[in-house]
Amino acid sequence: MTSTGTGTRWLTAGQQRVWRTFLLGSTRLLDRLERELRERHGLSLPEYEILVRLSESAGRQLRMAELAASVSHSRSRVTHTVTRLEAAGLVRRTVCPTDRRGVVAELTDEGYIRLVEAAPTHVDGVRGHLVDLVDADDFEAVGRVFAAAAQQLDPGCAAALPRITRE
Amino acid sequence: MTSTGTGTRWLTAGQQRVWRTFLLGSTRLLDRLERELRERHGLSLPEYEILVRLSESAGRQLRMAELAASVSHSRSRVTHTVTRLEAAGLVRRTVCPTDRRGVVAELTDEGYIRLVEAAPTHVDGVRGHLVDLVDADDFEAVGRVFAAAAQQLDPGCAAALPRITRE
DNA sequence: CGTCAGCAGTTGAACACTCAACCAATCAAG
DNA sequence: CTTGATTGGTTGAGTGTTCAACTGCTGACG
Repeated sequence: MTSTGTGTRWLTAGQQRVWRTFLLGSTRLLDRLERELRERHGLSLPEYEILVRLSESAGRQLRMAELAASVSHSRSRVTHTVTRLEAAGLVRRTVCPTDRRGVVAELTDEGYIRLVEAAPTHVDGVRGHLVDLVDADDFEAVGRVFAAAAQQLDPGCAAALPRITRE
Repeated sequence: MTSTGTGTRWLTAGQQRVWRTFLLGSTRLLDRLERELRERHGLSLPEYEILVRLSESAGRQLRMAELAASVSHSRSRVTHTVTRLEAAGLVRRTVCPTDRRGVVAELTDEGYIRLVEAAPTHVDGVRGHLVDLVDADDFEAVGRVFAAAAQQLDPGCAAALPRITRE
């Protein structure tokens, strides 16, 4: 696709190169991280992310909706993911005491252990395949760029966004 | 996950923030681009990408393996995607004349038309949800970062990588 | 309080992706 | 030539994701 008579503002050659490089690189990266987690710990990346959020919450538990918002997945998707994790004994469901519609997902001890085992694999991957490869300032720029996108797209509200301010 | 006694080099708080912002932002972004393409043109993002590669190739055709490499998807995945596109009449398969094992996928006229229709939607999305939101230098940095990752991860070879050289 | 709109979460069917097994053509070696 | 290893691509089963329909609870308003 290059310029035609229509009103569309196409990407410049440079922008297009960046965009495609991003698509390619992130595809490969996510693919690899997923593969490493799955082979060594039997977890998918989304599953891992869920466990992380739970582990960081007070009481290691979170309402389904908050969980969904924090990873920006659909509720339905989180339901399915949690169902799998529950079947694996890594998470437990409870009815929310303050709202009987609600469900809170809680990390089990076994889930916590699995997470602790898996974390080094994941972190090593993120470092080895990304962070340690690049200039620190460039990496910071990535943060600013995707913060902007995340915020502009925010499905519902910007709540879940880790604040990126220059302190 | 924060520092423990083990040898793992954890991410700094800042690095972690960037990494999570990237995950969140790219999830939302890809999600949105996919949704826009699908609603308005009945195409998924991977399907769209395939059509783009074909449209840019000599004769609007490409061997399956090259197609797979160019988008960094598994061969199997490309087989399935092309099967769908073929069923939709957007792509046609032919046996490769020079290697009877080979299959070349060719963009049909209808496929080309659909692509031309869809392209503005996609480009507007990439601009509106990303490029136009951010500092040009930051965006360039994104290119460098993911080029590094893509190259380090390259499944097979770096061939498909759009060259990012400062001219 | 009773009704009703809207929210929390689940369900199941349709669809996409992965993985390993597979077939067929090629190529290199004897 | 024949054999065997390799490459190009497909297949189908298993798994994950999406989408729309659905249940049950809550909370606002009359």
